[in-house]
Amino acid sequence: MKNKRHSIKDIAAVIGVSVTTVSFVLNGKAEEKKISKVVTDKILKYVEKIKYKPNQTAQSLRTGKSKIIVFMVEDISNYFFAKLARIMEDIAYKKGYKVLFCSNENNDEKSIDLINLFKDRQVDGYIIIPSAGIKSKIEELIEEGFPVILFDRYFPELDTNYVVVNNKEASYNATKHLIDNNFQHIGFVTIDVQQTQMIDRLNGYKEAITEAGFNENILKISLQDLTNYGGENSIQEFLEKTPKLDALYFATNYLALSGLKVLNENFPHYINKLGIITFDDLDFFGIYRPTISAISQPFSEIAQTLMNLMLSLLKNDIKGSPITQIKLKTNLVVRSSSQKR
Amino acid sequence: MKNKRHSIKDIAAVIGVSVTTVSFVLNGKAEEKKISKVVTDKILKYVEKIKYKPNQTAQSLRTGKSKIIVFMVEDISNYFFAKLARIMEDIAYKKGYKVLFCSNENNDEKSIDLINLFKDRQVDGYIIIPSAGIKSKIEELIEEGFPVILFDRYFPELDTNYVVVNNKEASYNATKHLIDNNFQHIGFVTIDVQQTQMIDRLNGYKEAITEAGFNENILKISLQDLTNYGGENSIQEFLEKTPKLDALYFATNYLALSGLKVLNENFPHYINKLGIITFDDLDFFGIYRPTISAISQPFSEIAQTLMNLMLSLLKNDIKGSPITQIKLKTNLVVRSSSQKR
DNA sequence: GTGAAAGCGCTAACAC
DNA sequence: GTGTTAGCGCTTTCAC
Repeated sequence: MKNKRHSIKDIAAVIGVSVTTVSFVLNGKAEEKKISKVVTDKILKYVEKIKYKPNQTAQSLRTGKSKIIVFMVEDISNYFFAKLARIMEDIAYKKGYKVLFCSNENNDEKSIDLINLFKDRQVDGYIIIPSAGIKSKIEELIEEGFPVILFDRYFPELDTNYVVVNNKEASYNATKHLIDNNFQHIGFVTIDVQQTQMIDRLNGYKEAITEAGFNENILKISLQDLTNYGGENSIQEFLEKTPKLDALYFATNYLALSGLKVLNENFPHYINKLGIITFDDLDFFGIYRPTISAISQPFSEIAQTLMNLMLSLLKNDIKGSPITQIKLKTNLVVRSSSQKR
Repeated sequence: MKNKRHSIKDIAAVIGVSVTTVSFVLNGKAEEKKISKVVTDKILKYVEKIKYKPNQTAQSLRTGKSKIIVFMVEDISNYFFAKLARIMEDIAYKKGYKVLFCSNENNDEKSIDLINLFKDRQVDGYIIIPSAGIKSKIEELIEEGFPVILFDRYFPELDTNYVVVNNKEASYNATKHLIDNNFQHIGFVTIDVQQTQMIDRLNGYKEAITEAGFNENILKISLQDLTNYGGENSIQEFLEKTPKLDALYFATNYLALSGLKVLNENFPHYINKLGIITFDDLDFFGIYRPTISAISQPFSEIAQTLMNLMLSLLKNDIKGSPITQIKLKTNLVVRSSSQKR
């Protein structure tokens, strides 16, 4: 069973030609290099018969291309990222690329370590959710000529490829939706970070609130608190200190989950009165009672956009490619938690 | 900025020794090869200074080892698998390995395609959730000397390394738990497949039911129905046709989600009367009302066991390694849905 | 104690 | 039209 792998040399020997000829034929350069049809066919037929597969490692060493794309997110076990990963994987494999997934925990040091690691691995391209402090590392990658695409968030001062969603507009619309449904004291629960997507969500909220002439009620949960208690204690406190709230808008789905937990445990009477809406949809929100309204990010579209952009960067010479910055539309899924009371 | 990468040759030239010496030192063979302390130190210091990292591709080509481990699951966007992936990733990176995740959709053809692909990539080891028909492919891998670990399920007739949980025992205990809480007409909702883990879960249920002298009420959802409607229509029908049911036991968490959805939409009065329990815990189940009892698989332990086993297979010569078959304990998380009424 | 050199499998410039 | 050969960066045998 342990039939040794075929090499291009073996093939050449069997057919009675040189490795060059075989290589040319295999790389589709038969025409260009004017290899005779007879030889070409003979080689192709034999290759087919023995199911020859080139040794990728050797190809990589020789060409400097690894056919590997890195997909670096905060945490691959997060539903949103796992879902994207699944779709990107499929597209990549179809084009002969593999995707190496990794989690940076939104940590600069870990991000940089990982990127360094991948450079040794000759990774062809990078799709990255950048942590706050790796701007210069990203710049370095770009300067070195690697295809890089940021997503979910980006560095406004850095002219890079990125794919994001319309955070501000979506956030404005969600807030407006609550206002239109007669909610007046809308609390916004977010985390205390300077990431573009979170800033945009905050600004969308503020804009709608200001426009309506209402007051802002904002809870910014510290990262430390988020890590230790999932922010539950902060939310609890916020609810206690702001009893007039008649609606809550969560800036991410995990904040909404923490919020629901707190409401369940300590304010059970509140949960059906309060208007609730959240960024990032989950299947779960359609099953919960009340069903929870959410701003849904278009998984499939994001994944496809990222991958297609990466593949095109990889194909065309990177230096010639224009910077591409894409903002995709989210979708407001209205369920019962945000209905007029 | 584009400072070309250092090669072992450059180092040799700078230090004024041969590449052999450098290679020996870098591979920790200085002592063994009796390289002088002076030279060794000089090399190590320089290497440190320029932050030299060996070219992994070249190493792979030369040694035939890629430092890549494949982790093949049904669907990486599934919470359980994504969670495992996250933990395994960390362990692997610490040991200098990368993990290539991929989804086989529980499809034989896709599994085989992927395995073939990885063989060209010189992957070092395989951790696989096998789809039903790839027994011979797994055998082939093993015969060819690759470290292979199956998990979640296995082929009883095949003597391989595997890591699973105590499905039958856990299922028995969960059913017994319902019985002890005075539920008598317990429906078991599963899918119609011949996978060991599902068979064990079914048998655990059957054993507890028989022991109690009760009647079995089993719904086996066809794969087709699962794909098209998430099994919701089957569950609906099952509930309508078996009105005497006072409890439902779901064999997986996604079945439980479908079940909850059906209950919510069409039997809202039922949901607080019915005893509910499910295999595979989700955060969600702790937030739902009622909170849902579940059999929780030990993520962290599974991931660590898998990875440590793989690393030890990779270290020791595989032929010398004994077959390791591990059955881990699950944990019954009792919440309100299974309380005595 | 250290170095020369072969070779992993492939690509492609150059030679004929 | 096809072959010879250098070389990608590394490991390791053998020679001195």
